[in-house]
Amino acid sequence: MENKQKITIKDIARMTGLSKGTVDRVLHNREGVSRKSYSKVMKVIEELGYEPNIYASLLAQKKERIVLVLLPKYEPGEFWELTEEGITESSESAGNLGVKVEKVDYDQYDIESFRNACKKALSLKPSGVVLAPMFRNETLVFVDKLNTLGIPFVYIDTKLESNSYLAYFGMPTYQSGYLCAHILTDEQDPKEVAIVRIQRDKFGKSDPTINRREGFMDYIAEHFPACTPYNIFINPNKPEEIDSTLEQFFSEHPDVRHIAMFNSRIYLITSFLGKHPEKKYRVVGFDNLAANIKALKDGLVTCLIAQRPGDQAHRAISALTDLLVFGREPSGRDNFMPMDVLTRYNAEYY
Amino acid sequence: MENKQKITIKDIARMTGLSKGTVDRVLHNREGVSRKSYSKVMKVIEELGYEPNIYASLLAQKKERIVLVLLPKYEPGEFWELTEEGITESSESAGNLGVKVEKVDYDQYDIESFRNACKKALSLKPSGVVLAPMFRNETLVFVDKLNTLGIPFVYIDTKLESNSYLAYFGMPTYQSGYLCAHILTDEQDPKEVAIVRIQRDKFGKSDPTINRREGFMDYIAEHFPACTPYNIFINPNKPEEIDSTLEQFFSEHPDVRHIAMFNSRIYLITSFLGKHPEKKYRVVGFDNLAANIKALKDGLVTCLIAQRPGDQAHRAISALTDLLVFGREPSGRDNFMPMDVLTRYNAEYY
DNA sequence: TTCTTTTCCGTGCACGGTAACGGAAAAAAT
DNA sequence: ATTTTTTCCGTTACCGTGCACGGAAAAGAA
Repeated sequence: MENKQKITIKDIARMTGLSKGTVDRVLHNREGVSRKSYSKVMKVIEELGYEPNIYASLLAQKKERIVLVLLPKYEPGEFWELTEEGITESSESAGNLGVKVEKVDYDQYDIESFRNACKKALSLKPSGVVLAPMFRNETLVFVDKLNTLGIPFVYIDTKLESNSYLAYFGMPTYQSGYLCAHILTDEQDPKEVAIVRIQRDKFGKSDPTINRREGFMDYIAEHFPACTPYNIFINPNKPEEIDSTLEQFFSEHPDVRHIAMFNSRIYLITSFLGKHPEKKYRVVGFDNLAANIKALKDGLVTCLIAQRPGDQAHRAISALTDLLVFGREPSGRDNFMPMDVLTRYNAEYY
Repeated sequence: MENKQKITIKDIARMTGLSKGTVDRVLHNREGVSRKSYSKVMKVIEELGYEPNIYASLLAQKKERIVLVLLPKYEPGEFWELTEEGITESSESAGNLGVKVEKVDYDQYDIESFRNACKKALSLKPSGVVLAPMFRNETLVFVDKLNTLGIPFVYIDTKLESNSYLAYFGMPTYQSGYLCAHILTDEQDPKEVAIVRIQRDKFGKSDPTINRREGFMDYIAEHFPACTPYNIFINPNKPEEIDSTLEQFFSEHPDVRHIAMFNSRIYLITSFLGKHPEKKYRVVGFDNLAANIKALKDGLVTCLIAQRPGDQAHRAISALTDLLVFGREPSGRDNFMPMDVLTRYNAEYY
């Protein structure tokens, strides 16, 4: 199984009677090699199972490659901060392999800023790109350009159905909604459930919460056809209004005991929840933001479904460096990461 | 933040007026350097923030180090298979760093075989050891020997309270039992719960199920003081008896609806569960063995608490290679891995 | 002072691979 | 047959570190 001694270029040179220069040319498919020499070298390589020593290679090349990450700007404590943490972590290991990770951010509510970010990204001449697609059409334009430039890219969080991406790392969004409903109802039989939504979920944006809602609704329809789902809209920019909106809804619907929210901001309703401990609401939200974890531990939120954004970023970058440095294609294109179920008793270990 | 150009030994040599040989001696704390030269070099190193190029270093050293993993033998589908998968995976990345991973296994029910495994392990002259302690006393003897030899070691799965281990990667066992009870009862109010146990949980073995049981009992006592826990003992070697044992217990206790099991073998009771779908037992077990996952998907088991044995192994090996190759101490000694909550709707993504 | 020992340090090759340079051999053009 | 062009390939100088060898300088012994 194991070759006792790793075989080197010099060995191959000796065995074929050629020089290391020629062997190197064969290995890199460079021109200037006769058919005969080419096949002589290939034969030995296949028989002996040559594997290059990448460290020697890296050392000799001293080439710097750039992996470009295109991410939305965020406020501290927001979802994308978790992604960024993963990026920072993997920059180090990528750096060890001679790959530099550069970040370019944009305002996720401003198309123009996204366009600029794309332009800036291209100007850095990256060897690979990681991106979370927010604006559907603009993203398609951008990845098209990447394609013509031959730059591989990886989606995280959400993917578009263009067929040219190297890989995708994210949560199975429909399934996550389905799971959410399962956990929310815990196989009991609710007559009504409340879904809290953020107002501006609009325009041509690529948005995982849409699929989540679908999965959720399907579960409810399949298991509790008699159950009525209500939508409540809140405005994150006006926190003072949130409580009153919720108060009003729940005083009009006093029997609703189940609450779900499909974005990462379940923490927005904890103020309201804290005022009504006697109602024992069953509440399920998404993502392990610090504020959400706190709500979980305080017993205000029953459960969180989390998706390891850090891992997603990490694996996306790994996939690219693997390709760029080792020439290894990722083993699977669509990689769905686990959906972690967090309760107050296991949250601190995530 | 970033040094534009990485500084090299040659640079330091030039700047201090010394030769790279001397700089090298300083870097490795080798003898034969005068005070004056030593401090000159150190000064530059600290100011310029020199970081060695490990790949050049690895290339030059060409030294092979061995990380030895000591694991119980297992049948296909058992818990330790998951650990081994993680080991196989990380052998590759460790191999890239010039570290070879060797496995030595033993029969976890035979002390003598463990002793032999230890002997064999030492004979391989490892630079580091990973082990899951099963036999308490024998393990203490072994790690003592490792200590006197200056060989660092890492515990996985369980740890002993000796103070000399480099790191530990595992599940917080007590907490996992607590969580198990929480999920099993889902904050309702059971009058009775059944705990299924394996008979031979005996002799001086280090066993995570003991702590789990404790955590479980504490949760029950704290939340449902009126609840009665029953213990049922089954014998895994006589599968034909299991069903009848369970039948008998549950016919004597027809109101028991909650079942927990603290080892990885919840699949042993699926045959029984499958015969009584009308009872709608709530069943919580541990570990994502293939057989357990199947039971989950079949709706026989409500929930599994899983502990990523592969990750544990992976991180244990990483910790050792980091130390051996880069000289980096692990950031924390006791590393508790997340407890994953698996239901039928998220299990397939683990 | 002279000789020996110890301390300190520079030199140079090795590790495996890369890639530019230039020359020999083969093919094409004259 | 000679010249020009093209194809092919060997040589060589690195990349950043490690380490053995041997020599110079300093310290100690005579």
